[in-house]
Amino acid sequence: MPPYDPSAFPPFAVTVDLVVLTVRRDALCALAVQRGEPPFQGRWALPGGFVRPDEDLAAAAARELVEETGLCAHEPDAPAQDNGAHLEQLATYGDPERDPRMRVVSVAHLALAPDLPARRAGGDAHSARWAPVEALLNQTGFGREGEPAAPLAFDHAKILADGVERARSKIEYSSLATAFCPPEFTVGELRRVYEAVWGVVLDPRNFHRKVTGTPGFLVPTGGTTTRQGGRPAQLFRAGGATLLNPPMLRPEV
Amino acid sequence: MPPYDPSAFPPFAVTVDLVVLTVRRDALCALAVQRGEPPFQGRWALPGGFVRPDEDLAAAAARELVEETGLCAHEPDAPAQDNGAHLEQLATYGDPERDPRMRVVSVAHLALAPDLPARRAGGDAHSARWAPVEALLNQTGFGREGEPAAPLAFDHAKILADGVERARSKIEYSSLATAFCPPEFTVGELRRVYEAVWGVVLDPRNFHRKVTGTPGFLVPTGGTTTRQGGRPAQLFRAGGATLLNPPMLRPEV
DNA sequence: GATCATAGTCGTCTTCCTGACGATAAACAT
DNA sequence: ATGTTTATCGTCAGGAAGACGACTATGATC
Repeated sequence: MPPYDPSAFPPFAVTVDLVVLTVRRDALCALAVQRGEPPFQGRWALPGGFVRPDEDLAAAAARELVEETGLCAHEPDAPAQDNGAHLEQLATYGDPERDPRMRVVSVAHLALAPDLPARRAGGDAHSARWAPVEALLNQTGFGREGEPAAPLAFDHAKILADGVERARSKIEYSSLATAFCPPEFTVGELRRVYEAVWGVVLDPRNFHRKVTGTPGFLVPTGGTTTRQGGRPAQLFRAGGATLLNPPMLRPEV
Repeated sequence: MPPYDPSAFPPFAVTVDLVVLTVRRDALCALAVQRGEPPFQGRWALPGGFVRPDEDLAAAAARELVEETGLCAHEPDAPAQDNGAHLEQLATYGDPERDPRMRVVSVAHLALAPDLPARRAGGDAHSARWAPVEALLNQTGFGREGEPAAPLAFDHAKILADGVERARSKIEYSSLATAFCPPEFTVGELRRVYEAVWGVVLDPRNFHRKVTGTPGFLVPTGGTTTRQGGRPAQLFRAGGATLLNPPMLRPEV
């Protein structure tokens, strides 16, 4: 272990990058911003920024999240009961070549948020937008106007893929899928979250039996809603349970 | 996003710290080193060191692992078939106060290794040693000579606890427990790994049925051994499967 | 107003997995 | 020979999940 000497270690920049996921129109979407300067000028990237001198990593991620979305963050252990988003550390990316300007180590964070009725309440309104993760990850095969036409900047495609995979696996064994839902939601809305994140179709009857039979997962509020059409559905809030045992099972292939 | 300017971002040091776990004498043990200089001089800590200017984070972790143990590392997706250890990124710790000297962001990695017949083959033979994680995490209640008598330096107790928890949960749904075993091992040896890591007692018959019935988990080598006493047991190697589905179930409480 | 489409909710049945535990097998120790 | 230890096979009951039938309560359409 080298002795302590401020000039003995190489200079690193430390940033946080955010994978902010939501479910919009039955598709898993991520927040992307358009870069205004080189490198990768004009390309889409994940939101992020430098960690400040006296700022914890989680605080930096929460600050960036507020700046980009107006959402305030939960810590990972707290159930997403109010309007805030779930925020957790994802992984750290430090390839020496990942930023052509200098050595940048980025601590990526994963945020899960409900689809915001009011978009980007605060912050500098630069060109941030939601895009389906399919479009962001497959630079081919998306023809809709305004969609990103090139791969994400830096190694952000890898970061996004890791974040999506984390979300996909974490909703299996935790109640985290409720972070994608508004404070009150129906079983069907929760099921559509699972279907969008996993990209599968689930049996409504078995899903209903499973989530209502798992203690602490859902708490009925007493109200009902018919916003999805059809027969009115019970409204629920997220219960106190964070770990689901036994877990939700993701269908094969 | 601030413009690029080398003087515009605060100086960070970036290190890697290692949680190296093994199973020795039916106990989960971690590698600890004794600090030779302040701060925390004389206290035990996790092995680690600075990331070099042109070194990837995983490469830095692998280098530290070789220096401390002589083990070479696998990437996370490769099954631990030869003598190398499993190595994966754990989490990043960047509290501004975590190192009193300066701002240090540490990317912790988790390594799982078989109990080494030959200890610390290479590297600087400073005072590195295995200690049961119970002793390292509970600064009270361990009276054996040579055991650490004070909490780990810095935030290393938190890092170690996170690493242990990662290992405990990951052997549930992956074949990672084989990383604690030598290249050839018996079902009973694998069971004792689970028992040591989880701190539980498992039914040998149900365990045997489970692991031999999971396709791709274990591959019989044809040999047998009697090194555990009793009836000779079949020898196995780790199979190609990395994810166990359905997972091993950790007994309640 | 009757009918239809849509979505939600309750049950049933079969299959698979697990935990509990009896029984047998093959080595070594005395 | 007998006991001890560890390994391995088998049986049985209970729980969870997939497949799917049936019924309910809305709004939309004719």
